[in-house]
Parts: sequence; C-alpha cells; structure tokens
Amino acid sequence: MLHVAEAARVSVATVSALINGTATVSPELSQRIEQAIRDIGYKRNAIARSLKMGTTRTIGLTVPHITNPFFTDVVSVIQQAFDRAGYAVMLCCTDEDLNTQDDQIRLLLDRMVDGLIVARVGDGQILKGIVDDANVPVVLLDRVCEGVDTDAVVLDNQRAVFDAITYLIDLGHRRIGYISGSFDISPMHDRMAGYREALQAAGLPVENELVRFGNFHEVDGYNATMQLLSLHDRPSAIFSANNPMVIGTMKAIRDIGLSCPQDISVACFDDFPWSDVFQPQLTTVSQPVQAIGEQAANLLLDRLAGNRDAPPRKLTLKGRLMIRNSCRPLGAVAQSVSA
Amino acid sequence: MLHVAEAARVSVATVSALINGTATVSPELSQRIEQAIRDIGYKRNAIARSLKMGTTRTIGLTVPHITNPFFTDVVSVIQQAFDRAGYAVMLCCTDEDLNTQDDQIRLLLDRMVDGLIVARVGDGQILKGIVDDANVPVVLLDRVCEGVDTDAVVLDNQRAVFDAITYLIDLGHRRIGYISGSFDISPMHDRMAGYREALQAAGLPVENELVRFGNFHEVDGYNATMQLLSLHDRPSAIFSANNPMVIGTMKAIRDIGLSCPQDISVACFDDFPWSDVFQPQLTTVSQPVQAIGEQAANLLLDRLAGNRDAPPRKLTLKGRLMIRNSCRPLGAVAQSVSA
DNA sequence: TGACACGATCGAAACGTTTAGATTAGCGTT
DNA sequence: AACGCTAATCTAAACGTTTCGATCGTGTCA
Repeated sequence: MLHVAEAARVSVATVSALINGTATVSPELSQRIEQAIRDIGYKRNAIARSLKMGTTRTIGLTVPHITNPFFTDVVSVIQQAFDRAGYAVMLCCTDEDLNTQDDQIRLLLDRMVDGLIVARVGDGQILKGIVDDANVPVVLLDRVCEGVDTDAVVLDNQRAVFDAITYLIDLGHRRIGYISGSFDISPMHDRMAGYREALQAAGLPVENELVRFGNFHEVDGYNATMQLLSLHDRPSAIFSANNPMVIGTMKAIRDIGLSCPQDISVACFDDFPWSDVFQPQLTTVSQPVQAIGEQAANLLLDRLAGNRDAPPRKLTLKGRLMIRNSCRPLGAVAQSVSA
Repeated sequence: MLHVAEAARVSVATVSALINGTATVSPELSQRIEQAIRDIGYKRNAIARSLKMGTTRTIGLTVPHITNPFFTDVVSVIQQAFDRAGYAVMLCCTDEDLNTQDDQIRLLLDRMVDGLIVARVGDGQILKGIVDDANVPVVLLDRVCEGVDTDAVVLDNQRAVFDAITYLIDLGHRRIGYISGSFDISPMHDRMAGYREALQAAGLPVENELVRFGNFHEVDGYNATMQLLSLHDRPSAIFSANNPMVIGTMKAIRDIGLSCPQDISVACFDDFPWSDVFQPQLTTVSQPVQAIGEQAANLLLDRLAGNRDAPPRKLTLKGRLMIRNSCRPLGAVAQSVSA
C-alpha cells in the first residue's frame, strides 16, 4: 500500500479510504490510485488488516469424520454458506478423538477465527473451558453438551429412532438388535432413548444382550453385528445408530452367510446418496442435512453480524424415516401384508 | 505479551525469547515469565506473528466437490497430514465452476496461505495467472494443466481406463457406452484416450453415438445413460468416467426397467467404500487415495520446508481395477466361462 | 588492574494495515 | 475582510509480534 501511495503521490490513508470506501476521495486522486494499483498489482494484505481490525473473516469447523456422508454433506453446505458471506472456513477432523479435538480447537483459536462450528466429541467440560476464555461465538452441530450454553442445531434423535423402531415393531419384529455409538455424545444417548421408548410403548422388554456399542467405525459395526448374530436367539432386525457402522453390519451379514432382508432386516441412521439404487435399498433415518448446515451457518453469521448478547438458541430439526426394502414383514404381519 | 512482560518485570523481547527459545534466558526470569503467562492466561497472537514472520502456517485446498467420495477421502488424508505438521487447512469447494474457483483461490491467497493444493477446474491459464503473481508453492491434485508448470500428483488415467475397457471386451462386450466428464480437465481427456486405445487394440470401432458427456453430477449420468439406452442398437455395457455420475447411470437403468448386470453391465471410475456390500457390487477403478493425499501433502510440505527451487515434480500413480459382479460375460465368452 | 569476551537483557524498529484527529483549501456569509 | 463550514487529504499512532543491535554486568586472562 505504501508503494501504491508513493506511485500515486498520495498518502496511505487516502489509498485505504479509497479501497474501503470509508471516505470520499476526489475523482482525480481516485484515478491515480487505481492506476497505481493496477501497475503495481497491489493486493491488500489480509493478515495486516486482521491484526488491526481484530477480525479474520475466517471460521473454524470441526467434525469427527469427513468421510461420514452426513458430515460430508453438512460441511459442504456450511462451506457454501460462508463462502457466500465472504468468509473462509478452516476444516478440522477430530477422528472422534478428544485430544485431537482439543488440539485442533486451540489451533483454530490461535489463528484468531471469528467463530466456531463444532460437532464435538467427548466431554463438554473441556470444550467449555477452551471456548470460554477465547471469546468467540460457538455453534454446536449435531451434538450438544450439557455444560456448554451456546447456540446449537440438533436433530430430534429420540423421536427419529422411536419412529424407526416402531416401524420395525409394526412389521412384526420382536427382537431388534441395536448398535450404538459411545454414550458420551448426546445423539447416541437420545437415540438409545428412542429405542427404549419404542420397545416399551409396544410392551416389549429391553434386553441388554441386544444392545451393542461401537466407536462409530465400520469395523465396530462389523464386530457388534457378529456378536448379535451369534446370539442363541438372534435378532430378526438390526438398527445401526450411525452410518459408517451399518456398512460393517452389512459385511458381517454377508460374511456369516445370511442375506438382508430375507434372513435379517436392517435399518440405520443417516441416509446415503445411493441408498435407493443398490440392493438392498436401506431403510434409513434421513437427516435434513441442507437445513442443518444452513441453520448452523445462519446462527453463527448472526452472531458475527454483532448479535452477541442474545440468549443461546437451540434449533431442533426433525428426521424422516425413508422406508425402502431392507426390512421385511415377519410372521402374521407378513401374511396380512402379502395378502 | 506486553502485559506478561510488565507482570514479570521484563521486556517483551525477553518474553518472546523465552516463548520461542530463540535466546537463553536465566532460570529466574524464565520462572517469573512462565508464572505471568499462567496468571494472565496469555496466548500468542498468531495473526501478529504471521504479519511479522510472513508465514501463516496455513494452506489452502480446493476441490470440485467434497461430496464426491474420491475427494472426500483425499481431503481427509491431506487434512491429517497437515494437521500432523502443525498446519491448518482452509477448504474450498469450487462446485466445478471456474469463476467460483478463481474467487476462492483469490480468497485463499488474500489470507496469505503458505501454499495451495488445487484440484483445478477449467482452463489452466487463469489459474496460472493467479498463481504466478502470488508467490506461493502450488501442488496440483488429480488434474494437471498444460500451462502450469508445478508439482502435481495424478493417476495414470489412460492406463486405468484401458484396463477397465479391455476387461469388458474380454468379457465379450462389443458395444461399450462411455460417459465422460467435460474435456477441459486432464483426467477426462486421458480416460477417454484409454477408452479409444482399448477399443482400437481390440480392433473395435470408436462410435460417437456411444460416447456421452456430462458435468460430473448424478443428473448428468442419468441423462447420458437414458440417451445410451434409447439407442437403436444399445450398448451392452456402460463405463462411467466419474463416481457421482454412475449413481445416475444406475437410476436410469432402474427407471427404464432394466437390471444390472443381467441386461447391462456397468463399471466406473473411483471406488466407493460400500461397493462390495450392496448389489450389484460395482466393478470400479480404485484410486490409491491414501497415497495420492499423502504424496500431495509431502510435495507441498517439502516446498514449505524451503525446497523452493527444485524443478517441478510430477508423480503418477497407478489405479487398480476392482472386479466385482456388475459386469457379466456375453455370448461365446459367457459359455466358455460358465463351462 | 585493565582489557576483553561473553551471556543475559533490553530498546526500538519493522511487518502492512486502519483510523482518529489535524490540516488545508475552497466557498459562502455577514 | 474576517469568519466559519465542509470536503478532501494527510500525519501518526496503534494492532501484537520478532529481531537486530546496543547495553550492562561478570568473570578471565595477561
């Protein structure tokens, strides 16, 4: 900018005023300055600007896994929204690991991001501590924490799973295996509650042997399914509480020599883009990824626009059960349906 | 830092020296400073540091679509690699749009990223122009441009498609439909060349009506497939040159009332994580995503470590044909195979 | 004892912006 | 002619670091 000012024979203040439109500058000087900018190929240094202004127009986004199609879609939507608003987004994947998450959030705050969207992992307290003393707005995505009182957009997980399990029960299933992620994040807690609620509403017992836990990865779904299928009285249906794990479920079913839905019905959380093309077409709980991403972005953009003092807002969206052909009717129901 | 210095009754220079280990500071002062840092909860301002040092320890990464599983995987690997190296990564999705890409690269350069990994879109010249006068190292990912002479990691696309098409020919297919992305990026060019080469090597004609173009999206694959299937003498096999488009292909086949592989064989570029679980299990060309991501990261990290003047390096990796059950033997071959 | 080297510490400039406040010029009013 | 007002422009400080060179004791050696 100094060079531009010299070349145009004006002060840097005038150059700055012209570039930012913060003051009127005469047509004559404007022209000289613009010419100089072109000649020199000047580009404003955003770092210096950030230092002075105290804002980077950059936000941080952390998700557990970008390869999980739910997060992939949400990240994509969020990225577009901030792109439109002239913000850059720094992406971090925490790999469902608490320490990684802490490091990455610190890395982002270090870099002076203006805001944070976090699909957190693990204990909320640590996150709370980190976030409290960095004074930036935070939006929680998909997963809330009790201790942290801030904007959030989540799904009505309990209701969504309730609907899915009730659907299975209506099909005649009585022993329904359930594969959960670990309980330290809210959705897994709520989804499990939906499972229990549906069973209880139908007067069915909640049997511990039918509930397995995994750490969100395909291999965890595989192992959990293997265990469920080895039970003396094995379930006739399996619900997987997250998307990558259901791939493990399908592989286990295949490896054990069974087939879906003939031998065992399967449903899961989170829709796949291709789920109605290949066989079996999985019945899934579809999250409104577009809305989730947009709402999260809007909440943060609103804070960034200056609305700092509004009380925390929590948006709860509804999932939708996408019924396809991976669950088959059982027993009496099968007959009445096929009749 | 000023406050820390005051609290510890030392100069800011000494605080800086201690924090960065750039000079020895006596145990006594060290202790006072560390205490002050804890008391105040001081965190170094990375923006100010960047301004002074001229480096942000941040890189930019642009891909056409994060929802394309190939890019999802590669992004994930790259993110991990830079995370390990203490770099943040800013992610942009260009949506296969040239203007968006230009804007985003400018946005990234504005923010003074130390380097750039680009899976470019469109004409290389514009990219070249932008990149030339921002003086940062650039690594091209997946797609090279003629004009731009810089580090790159790509696949041997021609060979990979040659192998896939040859496989189809060996199965007895003679009319093989081919759905390409638009030609302004190198892989589409090379993949098409592989298609032609395979046909010619087998003495088969390259028929224009069997080649369709799309813009990488599912809907494009759908339309292209509809056209191919409406031909008077329709192909017995279809190869889709990218991954999202093959979903469209499968939907078109379903909607038209045909089935794969009984009525028509399908193969495509890029593997899916779930491709061997659902039916039909797609035969695909699998790219070594882990290696691609790591190599790209390494090339850039090497430049960032100071190796600026080495000549451009171009790494070419090999794809692998994953044969599954979406292509069936035809005619005489079918008999000899089943015999 | 004086000269000297060395280690520890500090002062101040620099990175490239933004912006508050000062200055200047031009013009209309009284 | 003196005055004030406005619009245009400039000067200089500030943002929070890093780092060069200067300073100041202290101990060593001749």
